[in-house]
Amino acid sequence: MASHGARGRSGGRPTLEEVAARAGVGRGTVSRVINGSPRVSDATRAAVEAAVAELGYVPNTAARALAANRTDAIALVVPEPETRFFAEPYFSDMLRGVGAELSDTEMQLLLIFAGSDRERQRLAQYLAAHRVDGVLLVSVHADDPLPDLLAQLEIPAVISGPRSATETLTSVDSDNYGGGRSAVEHLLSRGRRKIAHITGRLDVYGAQRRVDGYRDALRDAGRQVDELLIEPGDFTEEGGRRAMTTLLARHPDLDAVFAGSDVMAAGARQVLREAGVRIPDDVALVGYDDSAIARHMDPPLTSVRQPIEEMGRAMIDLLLTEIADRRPAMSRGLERRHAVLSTELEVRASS
Amino acid sequence: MASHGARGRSGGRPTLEEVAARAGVGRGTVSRVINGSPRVSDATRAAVEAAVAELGYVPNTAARALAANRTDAIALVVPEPETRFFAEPYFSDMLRGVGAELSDTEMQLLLIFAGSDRERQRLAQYLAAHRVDGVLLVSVHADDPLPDLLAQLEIPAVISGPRSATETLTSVDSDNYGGGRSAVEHLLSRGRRKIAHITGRLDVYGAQRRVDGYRDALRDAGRQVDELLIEPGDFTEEGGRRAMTTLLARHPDLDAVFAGSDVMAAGARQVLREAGVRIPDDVALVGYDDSAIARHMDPPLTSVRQPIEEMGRAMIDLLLTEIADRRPAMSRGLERRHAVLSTELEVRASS
DNA sequence: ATCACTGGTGGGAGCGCTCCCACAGTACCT
DNA sequence: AGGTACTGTGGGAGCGCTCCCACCAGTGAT
Repeated sequence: MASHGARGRSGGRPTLEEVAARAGVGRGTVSRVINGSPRVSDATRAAVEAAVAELGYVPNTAARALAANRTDAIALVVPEPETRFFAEPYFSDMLRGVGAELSDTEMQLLLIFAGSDRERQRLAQYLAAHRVDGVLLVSVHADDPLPDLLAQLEIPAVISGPRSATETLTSVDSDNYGGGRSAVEHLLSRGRRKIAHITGRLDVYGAQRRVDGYRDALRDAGRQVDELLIEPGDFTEEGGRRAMTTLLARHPDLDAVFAGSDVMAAGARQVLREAGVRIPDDVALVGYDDSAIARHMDPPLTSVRQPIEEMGRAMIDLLLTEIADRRPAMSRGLERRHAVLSTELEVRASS
Repeated sequence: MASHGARGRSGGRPTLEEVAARAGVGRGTVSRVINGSPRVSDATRAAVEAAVAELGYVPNTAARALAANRTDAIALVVPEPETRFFAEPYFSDMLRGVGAELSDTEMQLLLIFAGSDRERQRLAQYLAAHRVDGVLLVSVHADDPLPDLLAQLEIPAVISGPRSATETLTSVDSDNYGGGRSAVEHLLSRGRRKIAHITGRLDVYGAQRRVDGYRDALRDAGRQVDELLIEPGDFTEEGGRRAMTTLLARHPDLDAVFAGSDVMAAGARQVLREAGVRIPDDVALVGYDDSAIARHMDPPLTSVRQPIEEMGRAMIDLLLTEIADRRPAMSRGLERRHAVLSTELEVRASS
C-alpha cells in the first residue's frame, strides 16, 4: 500500500487524473480541453478550466512527449563557433525573426552551436535521440553532412541559404540574383560604364547567384560582360583588398565596383583610398548585406539589404507546416518548398 | 560503423527491451550499463555495449525524463531583450564559459530570453512545467521576482551578480570590492591625489561594492573621503557625461577619475576632451569591464577586468552540484554557496 | 417503431524508461 | 553445518500523458 496511490494531496504537482477528479470528468476529457479539441461541451470545458486554475495544473511535458512522440521543441543549429554567432548581426536578426514567429506557439526554441568536431558529435547524438521535432539550419557549407543526417533521421528541417539550385531540403533564401541585378542596374542608371564585381566564395550558392545577377543586368542593358572584371573574393576584408588590387591593376579605368559583401567592400575601399581614387567621384562602390559597416563607412556605403528577420519568420512557418504535415501520416506527397524573399537596395553616398 | 542492422520489427527506434533481448540480459541490466552503474560485470557490460552499437540504440529522453523525473537540461535565463544580449560581450563570454564547462556532461543548455512581459509569462509557465533541472540567472535586477519564483518552485538556481549582501540564491560574482580598490590603489601609486568616482546604478549591488572599494582604498591610504567626489552614473555613456560635467564643475582640480564602467568612462572622456583636459597628463582615467571600448579608446583605457568566462564555468559547477545534491533526498543541509572570483587591472595609457 | 448518425464522454492500453525488490550465486565468517 | 554479506541480475510497477475504442444520449430519416 505504501507504493500505491498515496499521493493524493501531497506536495507534488497535480496530474491530469487529479484535475479530472476535481472537475468530475474523465481523464480523456481533461486532455481534450488542455489540447484545445473542439469536441467538448462549453459547460464541461468551463468546469475543467476551473479545476486547472484551482490546482495550478501544468502538463508534464515529458509524459506528453513520451505518449505523443513529439517534443514541442525545435532547434536552431548554427554550424559555427559561438564567436561568429555573436560577431555577425545576421544571426541576431535571424533569431529575432524566429523568436517573434515562435512566440504565438507552444514551441520551444533551442540554440545549438556546432562549431567544433566535439560539438558536432554531440549534435548528432542529440538529433538521433529525436529531442526536437524540427531543425532550422543556418549558414551551412556546401559539403556539410548535416542535411543528409537530418534526411536520414527523417527530421523536418528548413535551411536558410540553399546549398545549390537543387537543394533537397526545404529552404528559405533571399533573392541573391535579384540583389545582384539591382546593384548593377543602379550603377548603370548612375551612368557607370565599367563595373567590376568582387564575388563571395563561389562554393556558396548565394554568391554565385549574385554573379549571375551581375552578368544578366549587364547583358540585358546591352553591355558585354568582361570576365576580367569579375574577381573572386572570399567574404573577408583581406579578400576584398586583394581582389580590388588585382582589378585596379587590370583595369585602371573602371568606374564602379559591386562587392559581394560589405566587409569586402570595406577592404576594397581601403585599396581605392590608398590609390588616391575618390569615392564616389572616380569610382562608385556598392556592397551587400547592409550591415553596420555600410552605415558607418566613409562615405556611407550603398548596399543590398536582405530581409533577414523576415527570413527567420518564413523558416519557422515552413518548418511548422512540415512538422504538422508529418504528424498524421508518415507518408504524404512531400513536395519541397523553397521561399525566396526579395532584397532592397539601400542607396547611400558611395554611389 | 555498421548502422541499421535487422532491427526488431518496425522501422522505429530500438528500445531498451530490444537491446536487452539482443544481449541476452534483462532490461535492468541494460539500464545499468547505459547509466554507467558500476554494479555490472565486465562480460555483461561488453555484451550490452555490443548490442547497443549493433542496433544503434539511443535512449529515449522523454521516457527517461518521465521515469526519473529529471530532464538533463538547464536554462540560461537572460532577463533582457535579445538586443542587449548580442550587444554586450559580457553574455558572449559567459556563454563560452558555460558551454565549455557543460561539454563534458550530458546536460543540454537552453538559452531563454525574457525581456518582454510576454516572454516572462512564457518563462514562468516553462519553469512551472519543470522543463529544466536548473537555472542560470544572469543580469538580474534587484526587484526581479524571478529568483523568488525559482525558490518557490524549488528549482536549483545560480545567479551571477548577487542582488545584495544577503542573496538567498547560490551566487557567483567577481570581486567588485577588490576591483574598485585596485583601481584606486593604482591611481594613488601613480601619484594622483584627487580621485573622483563615477558610480554605476546604485541599485546594482556590484556597483555599490565598487564604491566601497573606492572608499576603503582611500581610507587605508590615510586619505579622507570627499563625498562630493563621488557622483552617481547609470552605466550609460550619457550618464558618464553628466557625472563628469558635474564633477568637473565642482572640482576643477581633480587629477583622476575612476568610472564604474568603460561605457561611462567613454562619456567622461568626451567631457574632459571638450574641456581641454589632457588624458592622462592632467587627469588619469580608469574604467571597469575591460571591454572592447577600453582597448579602442584614445588613449587606450586602463580598466578592471572581470573573469567572465570563468564565472560561467563556476556557475555551472555550482549548479550541477546543487542539482546532484537535491537528487537523493529533498532535504539535506542547504547551505548557500557564494563564489567570488578575483579581478585584474589592465593598465593602459589612460593612467 | 427501427436505424443510422451525430456530438460528448470515460477509461483501457500503452509510450520507453528508472526504481527497487527479489533472488541466485559466491565467499567468508562463526 | 548454518549464518551473513556481499555482487550481479531479472523483471514488476509505475511515471503522466495521448490515443483510440466503446458507449451513451439525442436527433432526424426511414
